[in-house]
Formats: sequence, structure tokens, C-alpha cells
Amino acid sequence: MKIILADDHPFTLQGTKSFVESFGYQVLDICSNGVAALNLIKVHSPDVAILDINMPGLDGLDVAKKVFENKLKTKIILLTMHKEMTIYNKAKEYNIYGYILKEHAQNELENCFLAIKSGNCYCSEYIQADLIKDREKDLSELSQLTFSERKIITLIAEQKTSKQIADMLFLSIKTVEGHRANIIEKLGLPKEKNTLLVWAIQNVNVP
Amino acid sequence: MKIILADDHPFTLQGTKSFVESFGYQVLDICSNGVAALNLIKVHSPDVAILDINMPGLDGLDVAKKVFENKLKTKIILLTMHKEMTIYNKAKEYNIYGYILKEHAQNELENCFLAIKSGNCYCSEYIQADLIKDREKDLSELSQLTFSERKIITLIAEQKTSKQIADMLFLSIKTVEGHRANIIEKLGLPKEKNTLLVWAIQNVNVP
DNA sequence: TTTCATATAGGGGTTAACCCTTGGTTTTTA
DNA sequence: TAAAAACCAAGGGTTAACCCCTATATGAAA
Repeated sequence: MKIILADDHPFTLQGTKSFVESFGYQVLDICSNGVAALNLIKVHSPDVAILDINMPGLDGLDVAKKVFENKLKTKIILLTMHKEMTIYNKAKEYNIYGYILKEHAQNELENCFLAIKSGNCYCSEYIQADLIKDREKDLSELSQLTFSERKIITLIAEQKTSKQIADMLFLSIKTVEGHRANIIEKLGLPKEKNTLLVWAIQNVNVP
Repeated sequence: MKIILADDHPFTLQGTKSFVESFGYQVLDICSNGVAALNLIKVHSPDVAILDINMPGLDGLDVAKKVFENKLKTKIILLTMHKEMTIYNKAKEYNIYGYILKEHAQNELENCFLAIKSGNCYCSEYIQADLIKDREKDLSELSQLTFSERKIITLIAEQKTSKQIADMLFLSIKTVEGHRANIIEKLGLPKEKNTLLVWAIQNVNVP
């Protein structure tokens, strides 16, 4: 299995190379930017290209796109620092074979290689865990709330206080507080001070 | 010359090790976080510690501060991804011997070692070149905050309470509350209950 | 028919985030 | 050298969000 690497940080590039070679694979060539990576892919036709996402000029995702559009057979593995869902979604379009977080690289890279050798894709389990969480959140967490509860959490996301919500909906503050308690209970939120406000801001899209 | 390394990304850690060893220096030990780094420094008393700035828990700068305060003789080299002037300025206080951008690591690390061996400090020329340029610009909301204030608002964005922040930074709650008040003042936030929390969640990207 | 979920509402308590004011120390800057 | 930031710290106060428990009315499901 022939492999090329691209990363703009020499240390990381060297480290990735060491790891890949320690797994017994051959690193054909390395480079430090997206344009060079694309050239290496065209020249060498490697089996796998491991690309950093953040590079000057063409980034890893751009290269993946080009490879996909030109129907090159090189399989792309992307390395990233943070869990970025938008990138993951784009990655799916470009038929990317692996998506790995640098923080957990040592554990994940070998599994990724094994998956690729048997023709499968590999996605960081840390990312997958978040993906599933996001799904459930959108599909069930919000919809398991009653109509009143959803109305209230929308207003909470708009930073309305219980008093303001009570006035707007012609209810007692105590009723609103009761709904808040039920929402927290249903969503299984941690018992912290502004647990509902934080959840609402992060999970309810305000129009 | 005995050296220890700290970086939370396995690839980078391994790569740094390879580079350092390729220059003929001995890497005594490596670790992946600031607390471990501080322990290694206390145990081994290495000549040089090369620390990543971004690490969970104690970051590279925190470790440098501790080393400086405890009058340990280990010389600190900081690695960073971006040119952060505020960090550079702090670094000067803590008597840091080297300050290197990961992007240009290969060219700069060896020069840095040479400087240290002859008792001098070394600062990335890329950083020096931009020192003057970046002085007056970038008056974004976040950058008008002081170093302490930015540290605190980052923790607020992570939903830490003032008590927790105080414990983490070894401060009094009242001090943290004072900083909160100053941040609210500087940013001109509305006088509402969780005004800072809301702003932090929406405007501070937590790593 | 009874249980359940929902919506409503109250009493009473704790806590964290904000408000105001006042200090002292250090560092930077004018 | 004096003024201005920044930092650290404290006392004392208000309030909103949470905690606990209770209670009533309603309609739907078991």
C-alpha cells in the first residue's frame, strides 16, 4: 500500500510519517501544501493520501474534492483538530475514506488502515458519537416535549426570563417554572445553574 | 543537553521528537499535557522543555509561569500555531528562551537550540517581523479584553461558574467577579441576568 | 374505572450571577 | 515622576433559575 502525506506543520508531518511507518506501511512522498499534494497524487497514484484539513492555499477538503471530481482512485484520509460536522458532511460527498481527529490519532489511524484495506470507510468514533447524538437531539429530544414546553423553550432560547414568558403566555410564573422543571427532567440535563438556557441557546434555532 | 516534550497531539509529539533527535539531542521523556510536563520538569530537571501552547488543563504558558515562579532552571521553548502577540508579551515575563511557530519549525528549532546553548533567547523571526504590524490593528471585541479577561470568558463559555474559574486559576471568587464586571463594561453588554454567559456561548469558540 | 400525562398554580429554599462600592499592588505609559 | 491601567480582593445587596413538595382540573389510555 503506497501512501503520501500532506501537512503544513513539519513536526506533525514528520510525526504522521513515523506513525504510518511504525504500522508497517510505506510512505512514498510527503509535502506541505494542498497543491503539492494534488501533484503527488497525480504523479504517483498512491493508494492512500493522508491530508491535513488546515493548509494554506488548497486545503485537505479542496484536494479531496479535486480527487473526487477527477475520478482518481487514491483514497483520502483527512486529519483535523476539531470536530467539525460541516466538514464531515462535505466529506461524505467526496467519498472520503477516513476522517480522524488528531487528538486520538494513534488509536484511530491503524483501525482506519484496516478498514480501508478491507474496502470500508472509517470515521473517528468520537465524531460518530457526536453525529448520533446530534441526530437524536433533532429528531427526538425536541419532539418529545409537549407543545407548551416547546413554546417555552423557544422563548428561553431568546433569553426571556420566566417572568417575561409568564406575561407573554398569560400564565403564572410558577407554571412556567413547572414547565421548566419538566423540560429539564425530560431532556436529562445536568443540575446546574443555567442548564436550560445553555441547552436552549445551543440546540434551539431562534427565527 | 537533556530535553522533555509536551504536546497533546500524538503526531506532533512524535514529529517533534524525531526532529529534536535528528539534531543530535537526547529526548529524556515526553507527555501529553501541562500537569505531566510540570511533573517531568520537577523530576528530571531537564535543560530544556519544549511545550505546546494549546493543551488541556495547564497550557504551555501556565507551565512556563510555574517554572518561572518556582525558579526552576529548565529553559522553556513554546510552540504555537498562530502568531499571538499577547502570548509573546507574557512569554517575555516568564523568561522564556524560545518561541517558535509550528509552521516554520524545521528552520527555527535548530537556530533556537544554538541560541540557547550560547545562553541567548530565540524568537521566531516571523513573529518579530509582525510585532510592529499587529500593534494597532485588530480591535475586535475579544481583543480589547486583557489576557486575564480572555481566559475567564473562555471558561465562562465552557459553562464554568465563577467559583470553578476561581479554583482553576487560583484566584478569589471576588476577583473573578471583578473581571466579569469589567468584561461586561468593556463589551457594553445589556444589564441582564446571564448576559455574559449568553455572549460567551455565542461569540467565544471553545476548543 | 383507574391510571397517566398535561397544564395549571403555590409555598419555601439555595445559589450563582449580577449590581454597587471600596481598597491595595504592580506595571505601563504619558 | 505622576497618572492610568490592570490585577487582585472584599462586603453587602438583588434577583432569576433552579431545587423540593404539594395540589387541582382535564382528557386520554389502560
